[in-house]
Amino acid sequence: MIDLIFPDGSKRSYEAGATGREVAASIAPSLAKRSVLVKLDGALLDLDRPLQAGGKFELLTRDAPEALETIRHDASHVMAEAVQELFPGTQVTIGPAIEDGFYYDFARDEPFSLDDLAKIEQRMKEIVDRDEPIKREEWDRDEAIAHFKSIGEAYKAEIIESIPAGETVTVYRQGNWKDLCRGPHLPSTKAVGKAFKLTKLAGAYWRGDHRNPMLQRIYGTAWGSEAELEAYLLRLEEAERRDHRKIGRAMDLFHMQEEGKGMVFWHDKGLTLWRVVEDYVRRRLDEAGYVEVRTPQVLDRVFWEQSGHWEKYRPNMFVCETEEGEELSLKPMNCPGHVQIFKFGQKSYRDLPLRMAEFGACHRYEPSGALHGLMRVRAFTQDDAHIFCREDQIEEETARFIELANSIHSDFGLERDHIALATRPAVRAGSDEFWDKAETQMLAAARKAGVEPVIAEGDGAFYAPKLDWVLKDSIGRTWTCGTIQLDYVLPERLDAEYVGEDGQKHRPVMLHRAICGSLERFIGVLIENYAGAFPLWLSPVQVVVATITSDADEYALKAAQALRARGLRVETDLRNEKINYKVREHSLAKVPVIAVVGRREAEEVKVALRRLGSDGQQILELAEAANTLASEASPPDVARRAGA
RNA sequence: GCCGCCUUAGCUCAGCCGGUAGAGCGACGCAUUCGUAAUGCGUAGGUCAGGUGUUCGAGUCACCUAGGCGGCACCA
Repeated sequence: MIDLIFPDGSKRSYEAGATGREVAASIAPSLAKRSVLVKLDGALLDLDRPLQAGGKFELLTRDAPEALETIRHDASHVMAEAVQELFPGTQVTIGPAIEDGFYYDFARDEPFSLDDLAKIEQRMKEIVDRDEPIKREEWDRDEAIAHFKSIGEAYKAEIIESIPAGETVTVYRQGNWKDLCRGPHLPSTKAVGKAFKLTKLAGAYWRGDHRNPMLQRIYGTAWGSEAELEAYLLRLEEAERRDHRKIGRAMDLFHMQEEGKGMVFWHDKGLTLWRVVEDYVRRRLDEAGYVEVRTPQVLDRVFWEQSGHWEKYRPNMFVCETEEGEELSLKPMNCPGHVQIFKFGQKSYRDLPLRMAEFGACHRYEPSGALHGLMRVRAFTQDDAHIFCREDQIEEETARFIELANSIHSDFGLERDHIALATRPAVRAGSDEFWDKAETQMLAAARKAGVEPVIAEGDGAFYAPKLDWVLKDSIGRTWTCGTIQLDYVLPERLDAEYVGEDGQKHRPVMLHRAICGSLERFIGVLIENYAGAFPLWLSPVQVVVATITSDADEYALKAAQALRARGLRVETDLRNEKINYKVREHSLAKVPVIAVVGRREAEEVKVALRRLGSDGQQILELAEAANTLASEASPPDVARRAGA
């Protein structure tokens, strides 16, 4: 007998081997009908899986949040069944549930077309209507290999071959179709429902390795209900509307062109935004005790050889040769340059921690397929800094940095989702003892700053573990911006030393850190976060002074000048157009404040302010408006200083 | 880099089975001087990404190249 503890706390005994469906039926036949999965001690099981042990027991209907992942996983199976029915000879590989949906990778010589997706979707709906029971079977591993080979499923056979010999494997069967799968699954294809949609076609390497053949991946999204599907599709549209490439063009912030792939032409308005961001970060660094430096764009390969980057990243560096036979590289990173400054002259323990910052322009030859608007470029500017410190200062410095980064992100209106601790990667420099120590130090530092990081196994840099900030934007998407990496390797390789209290030479530790990451990317994130409607302090154009009739032209110029004198970014619109037209145009251009002036305002030395997103107006004396707006437009740190 | 798709006026996009290029917005000109999300009329603007081929004839079909987009791989 086994004891099942129900969510209400009651306990009942059943024969070992009873299934979830039988348990449900013992309570109410309708429950057996509605249930699709069993949750036993937190693990999901098939409804018809015989229960061998007791525990905390729950029956899940398909509306349960926990069932969604299974719905998606089943949708991928239904898709695979549909594909193999429609396109005989196509091999299946793997098809998991992912965030918001699922995919399945197929091997087929002929490419799928967008038209095929509609056909597959149609067939999937038919399979759901067929209400095919989904049955779990246990197979002998070797028999499974032989079987899948015999039906031409080479990839499946290969997957099973990677399972240790002697183990049983599970196969799920629905109708005439079957797939090797760990499960669990819903009891029938009908339970998948029809709130799904195939969304895109893509290539994907077998087993995620670029040396393997490329498979065809079909992505889909699946939800518990039509309404959720609709809501999801709406979210996609919203994200598209915010695309920084579209907004960048519409707001005349920047452009890119084929002669400079992955490079940004910043237009004046975009550069204004850039300067606001850079100036703000610079003030925060000054305040936090950093010094700012600037190092050469092009350096001899010797530095990159010493740092180890030449060996690992040479194909991704922009290298040039001189007439005299030198081999130079555009800097892909700032670290070696900063170490040269550190090494210039003699450093003492009294100089530590030395926080050396640079808005460093770097170039990396990124693969063409990786480029993506401002988010992934070949020429970018890091808000980089290296903190040279003693080992006993690591925790304190890391904790201080965590606070600084948090404060800066929040000033930009970005919420923190979590901080990840990226641990040792498979290919790495340094001994296990070193990694044990470094990972422990990073974790301790994070905790000291009151942060419990989420462990990202194997995501560290080759020389160091790191903490990465994962931020959430206004529509819930996450972005990784900001990092701190603990490095014992580079100081050694580039021979950085300081004189300790004991008069001996010692190696400093380097903390590589960035808060925005690349300014290009960070600005891209800001554009998408605000959909171009920036808060006043960030807005490239803060105020447009718009006239109603040409009688107010002279006054409008004077008013604009008065606002500019207070540091505001002001444009004037004296065009011979109706005020309606001007209001519409500047509203669409996301200008935060429109100052309307007509004959009346000109006579009374006032302005009528209209703020983006509200249709009211506020009539103020010009001097008062200048005061109010100037104070509202203060960057957050400046405002805090003024308030203190 | 790999797989797939896309590329028509400054922008957004039509253009059927191959028959010789179209709209809206914008720009420019003229009229209009107007009180908070589009004033009217007019004008100009295109080697249909580039190349090769098929064809009596190519924006439309085929192939190649480039760029873009969506993924994959990569991301110090």
